[in-house]
Amino acid sequence: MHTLAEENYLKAIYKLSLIAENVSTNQIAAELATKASSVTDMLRKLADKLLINYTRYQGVSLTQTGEKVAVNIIRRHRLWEYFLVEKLHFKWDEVHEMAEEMEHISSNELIDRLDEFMGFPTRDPHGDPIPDCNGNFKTNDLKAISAVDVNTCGIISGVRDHSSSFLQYLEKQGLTIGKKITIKEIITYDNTVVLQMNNKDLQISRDVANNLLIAL
Amino acid sequence: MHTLAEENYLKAIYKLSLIAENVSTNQIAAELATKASSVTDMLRKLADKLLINYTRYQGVSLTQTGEKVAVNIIRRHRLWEYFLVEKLHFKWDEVHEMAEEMEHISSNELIDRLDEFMGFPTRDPHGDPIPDCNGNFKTNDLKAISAVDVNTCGIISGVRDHSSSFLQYLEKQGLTIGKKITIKEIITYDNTVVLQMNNKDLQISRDVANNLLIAL
DNA sequence: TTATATTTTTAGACAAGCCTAAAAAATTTA
DNA sequence: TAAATTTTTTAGGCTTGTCTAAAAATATAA
Repeated sequence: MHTLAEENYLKAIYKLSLIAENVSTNQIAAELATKASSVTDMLRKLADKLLINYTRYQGVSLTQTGEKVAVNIIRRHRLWEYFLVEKLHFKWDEVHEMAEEMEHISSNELIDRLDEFMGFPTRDPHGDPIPDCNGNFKTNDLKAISAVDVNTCGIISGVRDHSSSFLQYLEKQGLTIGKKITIKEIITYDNTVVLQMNNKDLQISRDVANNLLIAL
Repeated sequence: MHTLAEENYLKAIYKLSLIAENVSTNQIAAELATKASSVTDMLRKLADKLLINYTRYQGVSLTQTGEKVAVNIIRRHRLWEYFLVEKLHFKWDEVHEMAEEMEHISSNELIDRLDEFMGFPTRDPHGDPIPDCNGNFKTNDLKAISAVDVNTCGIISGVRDHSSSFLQYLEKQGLTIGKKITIKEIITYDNTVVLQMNNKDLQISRDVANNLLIAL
C-alpha cells in the first residue's frame, strides 16, 4: 500500500497536527530525526499521492485520505501494544519499539481479527484511545496534573511522554493508569506537586505533572 | 539486525539447501523472482558479512551463522502462522503472506513470549516443524503419497506446495493434517492415486500425490 | 577437443530515501 | 522598511537493492 517511510511521515504529520493545524518542515524533521531537505523530498511525494495538502514554504496538512491512513496506522500501533501487554505480559514501558515495527504489517483483516480476539479494547496500555475499524475513537478529555486546581481529584488516565524512562518512573511510584489521586498542594518555589494516593502523600516534579494526565 | 532483503535471501538459500547442498545463483533468482545479476550483488554482501560461503561461479552454502539466522526467520514465520490460525482463526491457506511480513519483526523476546503464549507448538498449520528458541526442531520424516506402495496407510502430516490454491483444494477434499488415509491403487495410465479415507474412496492426481506428505 | 549453449558475473543505470551545501523565501529585528 | 536571521527548498551526491546488456566462465555437444 504505502512504503514504510511514507507511513512514518503520515504518522508524524498526524501527531504534529494535533498541536497546530499546519505543520512545518522543520517540525517533521525533528519528529523523525531527519533533515529538512529529506522532508521536503517526501512532502512532494506525499502531495503527488494526494495524502497531504502542500504548498512550498507554507507547511502541510493531511488530506482526508491521508488522515484515514494515519489513523489506521495508529489503530494498528495501539492494538499491537495492547496485545503485547495483555496477552504477552510485557510491561507498558517495553512495547513501543516493537509496536513501531508491527504497525506496518499491512493486512487490515489481520488487525480486525486481532481487535476481535482481544475483545475490542478502547484504550491502549498508556491510556490512549484505540480507533475502531472505521477510524472512530473518543477524543481524550484529559488534563495534565499541572493544569488542575488544588483539591481536584481524578483518575490517572494517560501520559504525554511515552519514553520508557518516564513510564518506569511512574510504575515505580505506583502512578499507573486507573489510580485515583487528589492534588493536595503546589509548592510555589519550584512547582512541585503534592498528591494524595491511597491515603499517602507523594511529591512529583513540575515536569512529571506536565506529562501525567487525569480524567476528572 | 539484517535488512529485509538479506533475510529473504538467507531464507531462500536455506530452503534451496534442503534440496541440494550447493545452491546456484539462478536457483536463488527463481526462488525470489529476481534477476541473476541482482543475486550476485547480494551474494557478495552476504559473504562479506560471513553469512554464506561463496566463491565466484561455484554456488553458495550458508555458514553456521547464516543458518542460525535463517532458522530463526523460519521459527518466526511458523509461529506467526500458528498464531494466525489458532488464535485469530484464519484458514491455513490465508496465512502465508501475512506471516511473510510478520517474520521480519525483529524482537526475539517477542517471539519467545509468543511461543510461550501458544504453549510451545511444534508444528505450524501446514505440518512443518517449528524450531524452538535454540533453533532445534524435529526433521520431518514424511513421504509424498506418490512415493509409497499400494496398501500403505498413514496420517496426512504435511505439504510440499504451500500455495493457497493447493491448500484450498485439499481443504475441499477433506485432505487436512491429521487425517488417516490408505493408498489403495495407482492407476497406471496417468498415475492417478486412489485413496481411502473414512471408508470412502477418493482419487487424486499425480501432482497432488507428489505434494501431499504422510507419516507412516 | 573444439564449438555451442548455459550460467554467472561485471558494467552501468535507475528509484527510493537519505545526506550536505548553497540558494531562495519568509520572518524577525533594528 | 531594510538588514539580519531563520526556515525551506534546490542541487547534487550517496547507499541499497534492483534492472538490462554485455562479457567471462563453465558446462554440454559434436
